[in-house]
Amino acid sequence: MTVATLPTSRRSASPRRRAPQIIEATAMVFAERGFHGATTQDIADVLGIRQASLYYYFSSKEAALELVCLRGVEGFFETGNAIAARPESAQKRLSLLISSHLSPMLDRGNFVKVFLNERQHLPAESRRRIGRWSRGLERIFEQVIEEGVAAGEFRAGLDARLVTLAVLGMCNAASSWYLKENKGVPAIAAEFSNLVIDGLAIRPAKRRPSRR
Amino acid sequence: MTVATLPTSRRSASPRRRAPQIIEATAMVFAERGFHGATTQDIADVLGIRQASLYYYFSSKEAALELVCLRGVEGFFETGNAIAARPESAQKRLSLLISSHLSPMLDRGNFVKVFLNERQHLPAESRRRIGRWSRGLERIFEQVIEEGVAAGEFRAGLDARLVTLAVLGMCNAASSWYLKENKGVPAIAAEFSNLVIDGLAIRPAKRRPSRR
DNA sequence: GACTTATTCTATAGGTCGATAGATAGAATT
DNA sequence: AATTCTATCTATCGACCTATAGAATAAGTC
Repeated sequence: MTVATLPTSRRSASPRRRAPQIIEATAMVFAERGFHGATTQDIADVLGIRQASLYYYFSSKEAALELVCLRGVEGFFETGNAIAARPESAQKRLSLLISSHLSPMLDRGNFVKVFLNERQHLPAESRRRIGRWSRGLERIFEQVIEEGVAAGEFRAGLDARLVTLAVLGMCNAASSWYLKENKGVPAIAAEFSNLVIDGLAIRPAKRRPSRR
Repeated sequence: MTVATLPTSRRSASPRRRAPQIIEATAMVFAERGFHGATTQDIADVLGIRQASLYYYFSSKEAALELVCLRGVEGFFETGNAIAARPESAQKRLSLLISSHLSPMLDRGNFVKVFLNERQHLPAESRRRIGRWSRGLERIFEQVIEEGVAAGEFRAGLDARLVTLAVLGMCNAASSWYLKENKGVPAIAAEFSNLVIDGLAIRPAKRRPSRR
C-alpha cells in the first residue's frame, strides 16, 4: 500500500471526449420529442450506441435534461446585463437585447428550445435555480423599457411588465419556427425591432377622419 | 327482424353526462404535466375515480389528447375569418384579431395551452388535420397585415410573414403566464395592440404635437 | 318491481422504459 | 509487456403505465 498509485489527478488520456456529441444528440432528441416523449433508446439510436452506454455520460435522464437546459440559458443573462449597462439610448439597447436574444438560435437552437419547453420537467431544485436566470433576464428587459419611458423615449403609461412578456414571447416563439421558415436571424431581429420600437402604423398624418 | 327493438335512438337517460368534467380534468392534467408526462392515473385522481374508468369516455390517451386539442382550436379560425372580412381598417381588424385570439384564455386556457404545446404528440393524421386550422389562422393575420400595407396604413416593406409570427408568438405566449401575472385579458389585448400598431417609441411630433 | 342503460369497479395482461452490474475491447501510459 | 483508463457492451430487474375484460353498482324507465 502506502501511497501506491497517487489518486491520478492530472494524467488520463482524455476523459469524456465524446461528451459534446452525446449532449448534442440528447438536445436534439429532447427538442424533437419532448423530455417525456423521448426515450434514452432514441438518444442512443442517434449516436449508434447502446442505451445503457449513455449512463457513462450522465447519471439519469433528468440529469441529462439539466445539462441541456443549462447550455440553453448560459450566456443570456450575462450578455443581457452587458447590453443593458451600455451608455446608449433605450431604443438602441432594446434592439440589441432582441438581437442577442435571437442569435443563440443559430448555433444552439435545440438547447434553447429544450430549455424553453422542457424546463418544467426538471427536478424541483434545478428548476428553481434555472428559473432565477430566467426571471433575471425578464427584469433586464423590463428595466430597459422603464428607463426608456423615464427618458421620454417610450410612450408614458405603458405597462413595462406586459411589454416585456410580449417581446420575450415573440422572440422565444422563434425557436419553434426558425428552422422551417427561411429567414436569417438578422432579418428576424430587424423586423422584430422595428415592430417593437415603431409598430406597424405609418408615422405622419395621424388618423385622418375616416372618410370612406 | 322487423323492427323488433328500435335501435334505441332517442331514449336513454342521458349518456355521458360527466363527459365535460372528464375532458376538463384531462385538459388540466395535460396542461400541467404535458401529454407524456401525465398519466391516466393522474387524470383519474383529479376526478376521484379509478384509472380504468376513464376508458368509458375515451378509447385511448391519444384520443383524449385529440378531444382536448380540438376544443383548444375550435372557434379561432371562424371568428378570425369573420373579423378579417369586416369593412373596417386593417388597424382595427388587427386589434380585434389580437383581442379575440387572447380571449379564449379566460374560459379555455388549459385547452388552448394543451393545443399549443402538445399537438405535436397527436397521431399523424389528426395532427395534420389540426395543423390546417392553425395555418389557416396564420394566413388570416398575414392577409390583414398585407391589406394594411396595400392600403397605406402600415409601413411598406415589412415582412408580413415575420410580423404574423411575431404577433402570434406574442399572443400564444400569454397562455403560459396569464394565470401567474395578474392582468386582465382586456388589458393585455390593449397593451399588445398598442405595441403592434404604434410601437414603443414616441412620435417625433411631426405635426400637431397632440394637443396639450 | 322488473328491466335497461349508464357509470364505475376489480383484476390483470402486456409492454416499455430507466437504471444497475459486471464484462470486454481497445487505447494510452509506464 | 504489463497496467491503467476510457468507452462501450450484454443482460436483466423492477417499476410504471396503457389498455382490456368482465363484474358490480347506481340511476332511471316501463
